[in-house]
Amino acid sequence: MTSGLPGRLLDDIGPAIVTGKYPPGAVLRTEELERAFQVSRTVVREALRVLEAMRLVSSRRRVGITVLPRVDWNLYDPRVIRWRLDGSDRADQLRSLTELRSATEPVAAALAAARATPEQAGRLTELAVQLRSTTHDLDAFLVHDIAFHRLLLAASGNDMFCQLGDVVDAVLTGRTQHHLMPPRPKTEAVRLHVEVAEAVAAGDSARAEGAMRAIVTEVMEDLRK
Amino acid sequence: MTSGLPGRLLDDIGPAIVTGKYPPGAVLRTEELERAFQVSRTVVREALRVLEAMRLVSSRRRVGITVLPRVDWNLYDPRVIRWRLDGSDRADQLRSLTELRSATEPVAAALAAARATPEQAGRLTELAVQLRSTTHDLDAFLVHDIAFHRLLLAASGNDMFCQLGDVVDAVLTGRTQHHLMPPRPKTEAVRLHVEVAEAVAAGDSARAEGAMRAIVTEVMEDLRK
DNA sequence: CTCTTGAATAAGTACTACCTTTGAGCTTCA
DNA sequence: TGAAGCTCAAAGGTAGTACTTATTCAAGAG
Repeated sequence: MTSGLPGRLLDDIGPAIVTGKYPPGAVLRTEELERAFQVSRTVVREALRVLEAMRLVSSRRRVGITVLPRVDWNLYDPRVIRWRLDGSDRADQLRSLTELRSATEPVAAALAAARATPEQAGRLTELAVQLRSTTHDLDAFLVHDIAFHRLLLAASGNDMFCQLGDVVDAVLTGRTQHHLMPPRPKTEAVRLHVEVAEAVAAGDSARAEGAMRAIVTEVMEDLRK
Repeated sequence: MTSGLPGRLLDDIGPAIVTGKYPPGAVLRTEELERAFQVSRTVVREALRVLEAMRLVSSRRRVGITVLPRVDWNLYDPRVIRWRLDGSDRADQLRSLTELRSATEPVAAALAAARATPEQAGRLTELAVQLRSTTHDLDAFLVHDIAFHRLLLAASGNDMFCQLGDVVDAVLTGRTQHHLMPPRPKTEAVRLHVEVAEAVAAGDSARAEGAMRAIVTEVMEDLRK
């Protein structure tokens, strides 16, 4: 995937840390990594600097590179999210992210109702309609579902919400891949998406928030099983 | 603050990008930076790799280092948050973060009611009481307020919420520093904090969520003025 | 026997010089 | 005109060297 050497190193070490192969407190040394991966010091250090930026490790003189405990990690870094989802605590991670979704999306919907441009509102309605017409094809459904939620977050006019689009993408993709979805999307869920779109178009914050809250509580209940 | 040279470079370039001094599309070249900051290439490249990890820039051969548009930035990186708050769009950023809080904290409170350990619940109550007894001293109040919200997020048992403690910290600190707080905390707000703590201790998710929602809607309204 | 001092040393930090690779843009030629 | 190929600037990567600091541990003082 990543082209450069530091990137490749990162893709080796990062997941190893996140999955606990290098547990917190473990110490790496640049020289070891140089030999282990047959790369020069420059490459090792550049990779390390990135891991440090993600707060996965901390580098100290005379000690080495120490793996930090999980509480320090930048859990919102897209790569960390990906690595955790690919790793062993996938289920746990999916739960965390779903809870995050369930908190943010209703509020984002309310804001979108107040701030969405007519174009955004129109496109949102289109996507909701497409959702309804692709309940038979899970893959196509997923694409539209992701587009719908991404657009909604963008329409909220809040940078921070907008960025969570990747999280939603990961969650939706993840739960379809691991068959945590019902084989056919529930008609009630689809109806609620349409309602969200309508409410946003009508500028009705309360209704948009309510409908979205209904969607995410349903998702949360599905997950509990 | 930061000790190493790459770190210092970062603290120069990062804020410059975030505040728009280097606008999206602008091109930096390693050699220029070397000369401008009187450091070696190694240092420049390490700093650049970190900026790249934050998705503030993208480095391409034969082109140089291009500043990316804001939509690409990792807005959840603590440093990016700090730089934006120190920069020109402080007010805008504070609004975004407050909206994020208003979305997450009520849900975190509900989860905390279900998952908090007795110790956490006890400590939460303590902090609420301390809040009540320090309404006369804004600084002391701030310290307890931050501790209260951080603990609540931690007690939610969700990594992603827990990490937002820094955001809450930044928001609360920011609004006191910029005098967006009433000179004396409202007694109603304090009462609600106590109610949240009680509800968490009692395991009453709905009440905890409701009380927290009341707190954040109040905050949002204060901000609108 | 404890506490301070200071030397040894290990590991990250930083600089330099040199080579390789890639891709944007120009040139050439069918 | 447009596709193939050339050029060269800028990033990518390697190797070697020197520096800086924490840690560690032992010697000496109180």
